Amino acid sequence: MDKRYQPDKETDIYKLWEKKRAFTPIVPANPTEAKKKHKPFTIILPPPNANDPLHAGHALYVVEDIMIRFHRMLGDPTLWLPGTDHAGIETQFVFEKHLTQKGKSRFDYDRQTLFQMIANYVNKNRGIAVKQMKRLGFSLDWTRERFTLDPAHTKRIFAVFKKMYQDGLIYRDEQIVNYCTHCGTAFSNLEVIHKQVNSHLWYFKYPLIDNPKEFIEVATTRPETMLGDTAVAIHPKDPRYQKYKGKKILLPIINKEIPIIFDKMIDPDFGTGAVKVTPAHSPEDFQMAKTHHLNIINIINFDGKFNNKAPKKYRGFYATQVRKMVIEDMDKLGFLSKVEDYSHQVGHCYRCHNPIEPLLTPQLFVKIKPLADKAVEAVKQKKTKFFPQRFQKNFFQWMDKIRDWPISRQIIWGHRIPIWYNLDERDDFLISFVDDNKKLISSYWLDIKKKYDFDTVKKGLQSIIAPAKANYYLSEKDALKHGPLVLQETDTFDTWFSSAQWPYSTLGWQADGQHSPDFEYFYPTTVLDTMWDILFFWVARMIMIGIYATGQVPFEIAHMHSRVNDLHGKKMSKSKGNVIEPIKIAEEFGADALRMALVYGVAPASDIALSTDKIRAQRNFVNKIWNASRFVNIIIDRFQQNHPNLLVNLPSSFSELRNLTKHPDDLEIIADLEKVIKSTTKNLKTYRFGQASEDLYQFFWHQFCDSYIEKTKDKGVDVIPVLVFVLINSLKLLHPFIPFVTESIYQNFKQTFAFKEGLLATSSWPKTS
RNA sequence: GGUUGUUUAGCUCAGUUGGUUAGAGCGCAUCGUUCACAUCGAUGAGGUCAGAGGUUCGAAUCCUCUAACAACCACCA
Repeated sequence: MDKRYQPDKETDIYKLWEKKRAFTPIVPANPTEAKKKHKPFTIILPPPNANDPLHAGHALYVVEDIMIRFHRMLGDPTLWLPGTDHAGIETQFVFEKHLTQKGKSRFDYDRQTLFQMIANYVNKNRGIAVKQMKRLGFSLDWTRERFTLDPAHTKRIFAVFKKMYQDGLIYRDEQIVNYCTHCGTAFSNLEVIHKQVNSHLWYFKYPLIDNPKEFIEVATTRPETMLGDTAVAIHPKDPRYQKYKGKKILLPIINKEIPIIFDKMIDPDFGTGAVKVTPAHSPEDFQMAKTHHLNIINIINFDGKFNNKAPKKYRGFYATQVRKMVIEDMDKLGFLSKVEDYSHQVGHCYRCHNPIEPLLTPQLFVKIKPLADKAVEAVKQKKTKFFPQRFQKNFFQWMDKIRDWPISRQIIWGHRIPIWYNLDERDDFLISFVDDNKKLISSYWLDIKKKYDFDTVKKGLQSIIAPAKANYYLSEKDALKHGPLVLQETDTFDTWFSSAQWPYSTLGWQADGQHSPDFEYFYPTTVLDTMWDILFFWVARMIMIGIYATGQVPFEIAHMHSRVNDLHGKKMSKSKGNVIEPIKIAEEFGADALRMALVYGVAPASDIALSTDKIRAQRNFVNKIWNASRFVNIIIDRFQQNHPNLLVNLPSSFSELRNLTKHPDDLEIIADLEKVIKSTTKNLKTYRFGQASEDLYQFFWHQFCDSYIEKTKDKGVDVIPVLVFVLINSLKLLHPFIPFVTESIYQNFKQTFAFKEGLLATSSWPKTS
């Protein structure tokens, strides 16, 4: 044995596990019956981005690996199913950056071509994450690896989409959505970050039609939207404005009559108590427009520029530019009465950090309330439990005020939504395509069809925006019944709509009920482990859709872990330069050291401060284990030199061992071992990995090495049975945490002892009695 | 505005159901390498457990309040 533990042997150990198929469970012939007798332990890996290397957060998969290895050793049928994520918008965003560097943009290509380009790019990088997960020792069953764009997965999410449609849970509607004009797509509320912004409150005077000398003052943070105002709103009980009931007002610049409306939504204490109403660019105003039947004028395009509904001089300018122009113009007209400093929350895109533009656009929604109700019920019935429990409260709170979920995204790297439109039915589809000269054409079908034939449009298609009222069909065949000119929706599903279905889809759920044996055996899965930041994005939605599709919760335990921070507890980021790359660490200190450092002394769901100091300390621990084993080896060698024909007998149980010795030192370490077996087993069952690792560290280093081994040094070879027994059992206890070094030592000892079990990874968990 | 979390040794953090002199790693000081490991061993310094009040025979741990910090949720112009 080497004097020091060499982590470079870790890859060979992993190959050994793979060769022996140590991580592939056997599914019995009758899974439904078999699982009643012995319940499998199942985790579906939260799929990492397929084309990105792992970051420190991913290294926390170690928590799942600990659970998996523990249950495998307990003898449970154990499955940890791996997969990778196409990571829709993230990946497209990165790819577009590459395009920009080449002086190109996504608008230079038709949809099909661009999709293929991204696919090629991802395929080139795929495998990095997989290789790295192996390097970190994760005992995933690679025979079951999945990808979120697998045709089988696509087929399943489409089937569920269709079922939802048939159940009336899917609708297309024109609503105010969070639109990022830079990313060119709509987002759900969760993808909007609210930032405190120091701005101003502008007070505008709108003159009354009856008496142009009389004004109503409105206060606004967004002056530019006044070009789309269609009313002024006041709280119905506001005494200051009672006299204006039924009156009309003049919208300056536009010079148009607009009504004064009264609505409870208005807070009389804000500004002047009178508020301008811009239905197309504010969710509240849109709401009011519906109740009061106001006009809705959309003045901002998807690219963020003002359109031809705005007066000529503002057209083609961005909101920030128009804001300046409007303020200046209102001031010149004498309608700007005052400006106050004002600090308020403004929604920003989580991706590119630009302000979100609330825009009126048709999107596809999921009616979420019926799904949420069932999910809440299931959690109340403890069918899914949260750990730590406090996250359950977060879950309930969010579910309580959940709103319908917009699931269409205006990006192309994802699952193209399976609905079709018929262009024979109407000509107000807004279509963008590249023509034969690679020129981008963007207009209504009404105009396009005069100059281009349908096939050219279809071939070069980039996007189609169907009016909210347009018919849509769930299959191309159905759409073709109404005429030959059929185009598929160009939007894709929100990545989370597909991820929400990951647990049952990866296990082979089938829409027709002919599920695979895997599904029958392993579903519902046991634990879902992830960081709390995607509790709503993912965990809640998996529960909702899982119950909807399969009638069962997707997992029994939602286990939340925390973020891996740097040594000062600060969030890692490339710009701060404090990023720790797990693979580099594994190469320098060994994967085991990194794994141990990630769980040692960490309380459930509390932030993790990771430092090279901490990793080094654990590397030393790994080396300590290695050297203790080396010592035991040396003692055994000595024994064998003197007794070449005698085999070392390894006691198989505590009682057998106790029959061999009555020495108080021996009895003490034996009792301590029993204690740590009990505590570790209990801690692992209750997800206290930090405590478990600390106890083991303490036991092995201080009780076993510092105390017991030191005492054995003046004794003869009689101590061998105790020494070996304690060592092997310690290796087993430590194996879920540090699988490489423990397996490596075990394989070394195999030459000395005739172990029944070929691999430590599939050996049995220590028993105390 | 609502919610949750954090506050323990110089640094980063443990401390499950309240129970003897409050723990670890790193760092620091002194000593020690023939005899598994200097990626080591021995010894030691260092904390009024954020503050105040309460419950209790007993509180870092339970309750109330206060302060600082952090995070999440939220269609207030």
